[in-house]
Amino acid sequence: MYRSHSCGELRASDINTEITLTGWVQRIKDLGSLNWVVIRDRYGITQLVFDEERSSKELLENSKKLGREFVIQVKGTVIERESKNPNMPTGDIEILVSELTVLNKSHTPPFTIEDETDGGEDIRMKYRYLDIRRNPVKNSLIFRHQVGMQVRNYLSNEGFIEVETPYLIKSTPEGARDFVVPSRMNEGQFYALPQSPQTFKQLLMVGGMDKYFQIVKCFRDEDLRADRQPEFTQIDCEMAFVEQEDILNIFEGLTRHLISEIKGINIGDFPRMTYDEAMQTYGNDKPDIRFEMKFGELNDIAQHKEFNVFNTAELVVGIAVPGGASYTRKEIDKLIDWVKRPQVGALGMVYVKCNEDGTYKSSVDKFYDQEDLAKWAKRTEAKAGDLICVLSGQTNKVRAQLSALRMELAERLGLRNPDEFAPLWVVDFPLLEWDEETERYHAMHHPFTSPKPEDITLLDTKPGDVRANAYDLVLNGNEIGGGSIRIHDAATQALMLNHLGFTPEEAKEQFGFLMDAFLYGAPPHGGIAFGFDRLVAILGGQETIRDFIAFPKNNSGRDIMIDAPSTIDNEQLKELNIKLDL
RNA sequence: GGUCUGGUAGUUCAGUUGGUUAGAAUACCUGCCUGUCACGCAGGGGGUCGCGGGUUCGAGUCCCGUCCAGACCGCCA
Repeated sequence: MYRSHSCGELRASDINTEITLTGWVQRIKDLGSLNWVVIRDRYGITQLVFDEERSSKELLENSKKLGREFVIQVKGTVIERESKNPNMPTGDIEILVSELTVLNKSHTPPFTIEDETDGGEDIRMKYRYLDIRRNPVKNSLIFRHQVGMQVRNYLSNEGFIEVETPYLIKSTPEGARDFVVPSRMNEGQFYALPQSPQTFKQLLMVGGMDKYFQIVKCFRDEDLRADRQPEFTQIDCEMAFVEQEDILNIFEGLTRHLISEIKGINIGDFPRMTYDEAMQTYGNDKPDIRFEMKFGELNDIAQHKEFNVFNTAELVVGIAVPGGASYTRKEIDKLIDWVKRPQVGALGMVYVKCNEDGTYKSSVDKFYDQEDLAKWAKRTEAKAGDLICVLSGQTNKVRAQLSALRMELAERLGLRNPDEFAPLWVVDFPLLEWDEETERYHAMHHPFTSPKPEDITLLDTKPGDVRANAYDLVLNGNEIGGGSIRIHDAATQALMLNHLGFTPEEAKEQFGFLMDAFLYGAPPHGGIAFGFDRLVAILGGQETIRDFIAFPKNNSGRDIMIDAPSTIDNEQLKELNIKLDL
């Protein structure tokens, strides 16, 4: 037996007990004739003591040869400390060591294994196994485990069955780029790794597995972000014999369960908003509703004067910045520079200071009088002391720009409190989205999403106006889940694929298996998928998902620790019949 | 594909207008200390200033290229 206890559990009540501990050396404090060594494991830290009188001289000397992160085993007696440390759980006791074994030595680690480490992102990723020894990372992984357990508990109690679906599947041209795996036994052919188990879960519904879920890896070969990895985990769910309302209820329940179990916060019914309303009010399909700053559209009260910038704009829209009237000219200029950065792309910004005395001072006083500005203030719900920021231009662009400004200002004003949870359902997404590049409509969600029956006649006339039975769950400005009621008959699926530009032959080749299945009694069904990494990060109060993933990839999709991806040798290439053309 | 920021000791960073021998903190090593726990004190070692080229009497500093890292835009059905 390597150990009788963990490093986190011994207390005053254990005094005089003979114990065996194992752990990593956290700290050595050598006072000459007395030496303290603190060891650490997953459960905590415990102080060991070596001294000439109570232990042997030889033991003391050996303890001085230890180094940081040596793995050791000690036998000894739990004794009361002469000077206790109330800041640590095991601070009342220490171990008087009678036997010391070095299980393994360690090089000096490249960064300090402390909560506040001196190591930067890069070096920590290269030595991730050392990083995981640190409390913040270790606790994040434990936290992820706990969220996963709660998900499984809840769904299992609701009668859901976890079913695994294959990772080696077929590449499809829709959606994100596929990661591709060559097949040795099938010359010249490739598997794709799933972007999601979408078609398989639908086939499970046809198979009668009417409540399915899976905590599952998905793969997308697209550029990374702080909250986006090429391989990520979804809570993938599907139900048969359900309408949209059933799905929203079940998964609102799951989310409420998680926030209550994990955070101890009880949240009432989630508000709902249509996609159109979200775009109009927040310029964004995943609005953060922890704070107001709603959009006020000003076209009717700003396009009647000689200000051509506004008069020629498709949309003139503003938001009120709480307390912004006190910004100096310099600060406002910086804000204008911020919206003019290429990432945001506004051409300029008009502002109105709402003075405490009820008057207005704007950058367009030459064109608008106090009465005009008062109307703008009313529309944007600006109060005395606020600053109204107004952008104008093409509707989609302006909304995106003002939305970016809204989020940036909220961040600066500290309105994005990580301890507050504001969920929101966004419903009635458009079915199709015009793609400038390919000059055709793309499925906004995916090609299996069902149109709203009442909109189906618009498919031929105004495809962009067709609404889908699709919904997103938004939490604090992040899309944490999205789903839809699916098409479950072959004819509608064929019609849909036709509208997406597939010839009947292409449709059959790509999705024939699904439409065939629909011919054998496919039940009405729908589902949702949650981004598990992102959900865990938000519940943990973080923006970046990397610390909630044991071995994440860097910005360029590389694993710095194992140095992947890498080239493969010619033998492997030959076996796969692959020739590189670099 | 693009925009921006950064790369200097093991690590995190500072480094002025281009000018003497490139600094600090921390980590590491040595010594002292019997109640430390961010201990303290004294001393020590440690640098291809990412890489390549250019300008200059002189480059960590300026210019060009390149590589790497991070944030964002595009992209992510």
